[in-house]
Amino acid sequence: MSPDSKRGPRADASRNAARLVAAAREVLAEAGNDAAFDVIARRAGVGNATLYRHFPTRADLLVAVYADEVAALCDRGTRLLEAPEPVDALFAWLDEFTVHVATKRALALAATEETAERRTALFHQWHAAITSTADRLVDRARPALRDEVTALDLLTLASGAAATTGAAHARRLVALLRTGVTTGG
Amino acid sequence: MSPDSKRGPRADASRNAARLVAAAREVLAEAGNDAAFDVIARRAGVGNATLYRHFPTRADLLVAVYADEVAALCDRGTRLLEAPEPVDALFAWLDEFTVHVATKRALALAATEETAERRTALFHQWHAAITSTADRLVDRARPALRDEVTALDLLTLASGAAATTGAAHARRLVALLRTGVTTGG
DNA sequence: ACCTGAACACCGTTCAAGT
DNA sequence: ACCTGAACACCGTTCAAGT
Repeated sequence: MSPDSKRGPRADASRNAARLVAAAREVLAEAGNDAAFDVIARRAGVGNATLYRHFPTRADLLVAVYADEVAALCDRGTRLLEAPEPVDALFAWLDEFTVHVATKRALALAATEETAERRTALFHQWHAAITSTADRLVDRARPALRDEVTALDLLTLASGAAATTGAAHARRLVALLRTGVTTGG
Repeated sequence: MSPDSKRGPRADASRNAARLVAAAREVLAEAGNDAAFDVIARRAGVGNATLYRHFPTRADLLVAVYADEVAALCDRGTRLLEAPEPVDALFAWLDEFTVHVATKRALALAATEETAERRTALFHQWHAAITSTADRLVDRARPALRDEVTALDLLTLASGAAATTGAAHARRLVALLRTGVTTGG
């Protein structure tokens, strides 16, 4: 075993990663979600190749930029597991999810664009957090849901609508889904 | 009035347009929906700027390439207006629409990407053909549909799912929508 | 082990010059 | 009126050289 093999990243490396994320957040807000990598790297004060190594794909960078927001969304889901009405809780969360996706349209599309091989650890982490939150909410609401409906179905319909149309219309569609997937009782 | 003002396009112009569409169809099939414009122009034997003038935006070119297929889809919708069961007819058409969108993912996304100003006559024609077909099918099925559901809602949910996930999953979701949006009777 | 920035390749877009 | 193809600009990606 070489002496360094179990150490974390070098100090400058992790500092650069943090700078890149901060710079990306700024630039994306200013110039839109398809801002050039060069601009972000320059803003962070690092070489462009450094950006590319830390975040090999655009989706990775977006995941990193929105990590806090995603964590908050998943926390909110966990708290909603304690809410009195399971179906209310599920759709309240789906509504928030829809708004989230609508403003991160680029990330949602990047997610479906990425060919399977190119998917990254960072990317998987993000995906797993969202799906596990949805799964738990759906499990709890299960008695009031139609049998065939899965958590993945709801996520796909909501994010598809959110990525395709505006936030307002997407939210309306999610509300419309609710009466569609719940059972009569 | 100048002598030419009411004539059609020059012979070489319309011949070039036809060649470009044919070349685009080939190249897109070979190299995927994001094939380079230069390649298509070279295949057609025309200058790249000629391609760009005939089809200012990528969506325009895709609309032209798939024009026949879209026409067939709308014809099918019109014929389904004669089918005995209005709801069956509507969802049979939505299913075909879903398959169509799933294989033309690039076009669906281009449609939502295009900023309003850049939308072209050709693009509008395409959009209008689809929505008017859906409208007529929904009108006929209206008595069996929940009041709040519009044709646009169904198109958005179906195309959102189709563009986001695979064709198979999207079709499942459309089938799932059916029991959601129809009334008990 | 990580960083740098220049170099490369690719592609959309425009434009002056042709017919 | 329409076409041509070269020129321009931009940007993702890679790589040899540094520390």
